[in-house]
Amino acid sequence: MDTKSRYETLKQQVHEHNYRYHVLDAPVVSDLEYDRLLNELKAIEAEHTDWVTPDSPTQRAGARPSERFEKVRHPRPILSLANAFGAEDARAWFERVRKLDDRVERAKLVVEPKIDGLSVVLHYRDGVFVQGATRGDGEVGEDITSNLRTVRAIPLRIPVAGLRSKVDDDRPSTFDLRLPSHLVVRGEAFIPNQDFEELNQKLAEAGEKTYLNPRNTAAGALRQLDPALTASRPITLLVYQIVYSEGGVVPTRQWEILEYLKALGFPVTDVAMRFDDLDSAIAYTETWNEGRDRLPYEADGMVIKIDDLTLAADLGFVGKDPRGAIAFKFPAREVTTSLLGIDVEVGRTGVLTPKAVLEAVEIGGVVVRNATLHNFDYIAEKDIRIGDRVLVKRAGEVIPYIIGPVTDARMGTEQVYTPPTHCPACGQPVEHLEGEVAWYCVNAACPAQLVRNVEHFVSRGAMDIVGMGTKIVEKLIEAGKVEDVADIFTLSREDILEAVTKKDRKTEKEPPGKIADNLLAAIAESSKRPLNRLITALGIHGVGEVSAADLAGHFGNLDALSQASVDELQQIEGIGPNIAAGIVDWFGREANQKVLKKLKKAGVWPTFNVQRSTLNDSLARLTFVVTGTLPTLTREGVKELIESNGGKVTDSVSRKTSYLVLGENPGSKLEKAQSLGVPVIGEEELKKLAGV
DNA sequence: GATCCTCGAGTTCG
DNA sequence: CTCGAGGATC
Repeated sequence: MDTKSRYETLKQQVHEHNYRYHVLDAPVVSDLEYDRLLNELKAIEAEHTDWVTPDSPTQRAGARPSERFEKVRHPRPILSLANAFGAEDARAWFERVRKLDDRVERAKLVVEPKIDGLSVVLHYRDGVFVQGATRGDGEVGEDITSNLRTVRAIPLRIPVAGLRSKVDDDRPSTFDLRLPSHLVVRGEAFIPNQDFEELNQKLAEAGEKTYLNPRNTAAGALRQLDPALTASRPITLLVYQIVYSEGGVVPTRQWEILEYLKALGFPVTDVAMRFDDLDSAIAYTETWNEGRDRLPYEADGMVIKIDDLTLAADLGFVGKDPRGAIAFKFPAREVTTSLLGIDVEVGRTGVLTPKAVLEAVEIGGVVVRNATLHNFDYIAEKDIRIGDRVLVKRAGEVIPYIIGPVTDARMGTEQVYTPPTHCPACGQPVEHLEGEVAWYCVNAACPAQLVRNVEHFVSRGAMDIVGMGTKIVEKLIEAGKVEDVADIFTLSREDILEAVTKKDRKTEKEPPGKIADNLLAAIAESSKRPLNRLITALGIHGVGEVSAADLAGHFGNLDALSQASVDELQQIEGIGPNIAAGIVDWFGREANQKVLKKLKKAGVWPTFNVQRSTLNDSLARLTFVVTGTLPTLTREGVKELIESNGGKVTDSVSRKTSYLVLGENPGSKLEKAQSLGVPVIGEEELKKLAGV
């Protein structure tokens, strides 16, 4: 790209980011990233002074105010807070302010949740709500009074009469206060998680586009022109600060402000706490970091404030941030990043799966570079384009996925993605079955499929050959030692040594000899696995752990299974026409017959199925679903416990589910169970039910 | 024929 | 955990 077009792009980008930051109050890039763009722009302008026009972002101090709403100048600046990432940062902050003023040493601290919503400023004159504004750039916001009027949590009139007594009841001596004739408070408007889920569910059922997250939804609903639409969104708010007051007396301690606001009839958080020292404040903050799922809204951290607001004000500012408080940030669980490209992987069944290549970003403590996109329809449906800013979330705190593109951040340079027409591994044309979403590489000799196939064969739920990971599988195939899964059982020590030591010997931690010996032992061990495991391992399309166990129980050996007809197979519960046909098709293929012959010859020909010993039937006819991490039992352990007592374990919550067994950090299953009225129990109760 | 349920398959990072 | 799709059920 030449300098001139780079310059034009930069100008456009900086304008966009200004708009997102100042007007929408929803930046999509970090301050650091923004500064980088602005500096690059300035550098180009320094070189080419003749290019600079009055519309360059460098020629204007702030962003253009929105044309849609009236501007409101705030009576006092609406401040942002400095961030602390972890306890060390928070202690460093405290140490700095303590050195500035030794009163800090004995100061009390108030900890409040930092809700991820939209900051709003509410004006009351003689107790009547007269104006509401967005935060904007902190100096000037937008008048969204008519939208805010529709938010039921906002008192339109402060009930002065009823309130006096309430104040007097709660704190007879502390509040000797008069309601200010002009009172300006600050709060956070947001949509509670559960309401957001319900809203999205309703929209999805109506076939409408769903929202990305509660924050964007709330911000969008408050910043649009039709108050009726705002009213239809479940927005609420919590108030936590007095920005300005005139003609009255208000408390000077944060803790009392919260009580005072509550007494005035404002909604106030009930998770705020006051502490005598920093360590207790940090400890409290950290309990909410772990328990953030218990909060009914999205919180991006907790705020630690010096209770004495006079002292806090005396401490002054660092840049724009007041020294008297700090935002203790939780690790982000949802972030925006750039979609750099889309890779395509080939699975063992030949299915092509698109994988998002992302600009590296930290989510929940780990750096994420990739995310699954499930299938090509998913990309089209969500209208995800290469170059988009995308919202990424780690589902259940583990697997990242893309919620959707941030369409507001589009520059017009994004590319619509076209799915491949040929397999990225072998170059053969891909096929698509009518009515199915998946695209397949149907080349039986596709090298990518062979690797995945062998990986599946040796994986934990299948033949469970420990020590045979992706790397070793790839090397064995590359060296020509493994051409199909049966070759595993005729590998010699020399074969393994040759394959393993072929390249990058230096990176091996263990001596190759030891790897080979361990592997041979693991292979010998695996050759005695029960029939159901072997059937799972074969990787027949549509046959997994459960069906394999049914088939093994029904036929008893592979000879009988390989001769079974479609009709015979369909007699088995859970096997319908499609899977039956898939099984017959699999055994009819010459390559597979060859594999079977080799397995039999190698003595890998089990005739027994695994029988779980049923201790008793205390859990008979009960179906369980497990979510989260249990205190003592592992996932396998729970399954074992339930099944050995006659119960059943499934993966998804439905009306047929008897109990949801709940652990730490549960996923979305909890919400589903609650909405279906499925009883939720813990590990202890499960054990009691089982009679253990 | 529609709906609900269960299963399979693919998924990230350290 | 997610989605798609096969199978069971009404």
